Amino acid sequence: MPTDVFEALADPTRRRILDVLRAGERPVGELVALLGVAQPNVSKHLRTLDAAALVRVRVDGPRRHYALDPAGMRPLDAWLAPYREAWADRLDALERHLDSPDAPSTPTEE
Amino acid sequence: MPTDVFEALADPTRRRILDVLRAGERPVGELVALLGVAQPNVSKHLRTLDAAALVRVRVDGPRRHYALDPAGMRPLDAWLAPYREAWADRLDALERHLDSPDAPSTPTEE
DNA sequence: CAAGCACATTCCTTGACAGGCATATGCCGT
DNA sequence: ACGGCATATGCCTGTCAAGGAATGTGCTTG
Repeated sequence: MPTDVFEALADPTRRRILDVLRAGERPVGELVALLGVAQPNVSKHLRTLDAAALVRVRVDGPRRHYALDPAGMRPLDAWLAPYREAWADRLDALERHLDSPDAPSTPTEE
Repeated sequence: MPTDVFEALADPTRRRILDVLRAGERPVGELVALLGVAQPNVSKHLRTLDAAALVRVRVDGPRRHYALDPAGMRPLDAWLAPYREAWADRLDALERHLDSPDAPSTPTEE
């Protein structure tokens, strides 16, 4: 049952889990402590994230270390790409003809 | 009630609406026809998208033309940015390993 | 002012999901 | 094999969101 990435990211707790995992892999117990969420719930969220291919597991004895699988967000990024162009066009329509193939990392701040 | 962008994008119908709007602004009636969704539901989805600042309205007599507001996706893009870096690094490393005869670590589980 | 069009809002029902809780499963040391 | 730790799973409940149907609101034209 491969869960949709958008659906997986819709939940704030799951996004927090991913944000924590950005710093490196963690066993479930640490996530429970860091997030202040009950262990069964953390496990369930991890299951959803795994179904969306956003995390992967490394079994180490009785512990299970969960790590980020950033590649799982590529569908999201792919969907987002056309819109990113759209807003880039809006913001710098003046330099639309420039050769720069990629957008600057810090676009106009408002 | 400013709706969260992630929550707004979680619904497939709303993503379809946005995809249609990518081609240019549309009155509600056209969206109804193009999507095959009942008019009240389209209006409700548009309300949600508006609450998330993903669309904007141009009132023209009795019609209401909805247009994409791509800037509304910048929070999403900003949240995604760190992960994008992460997967770029990882895929790069993975590609290097793909040509190597031995695999030190096989992250993809079964 | 009445009627009609375009759209929004409300009510209702149904289904999905998160959280809390209890319990099952797997691994380890003794 | 037993007990204990780490994690997963199942059940229950409250909540919330989506879809359908009916109705309300605003603008327009006659």
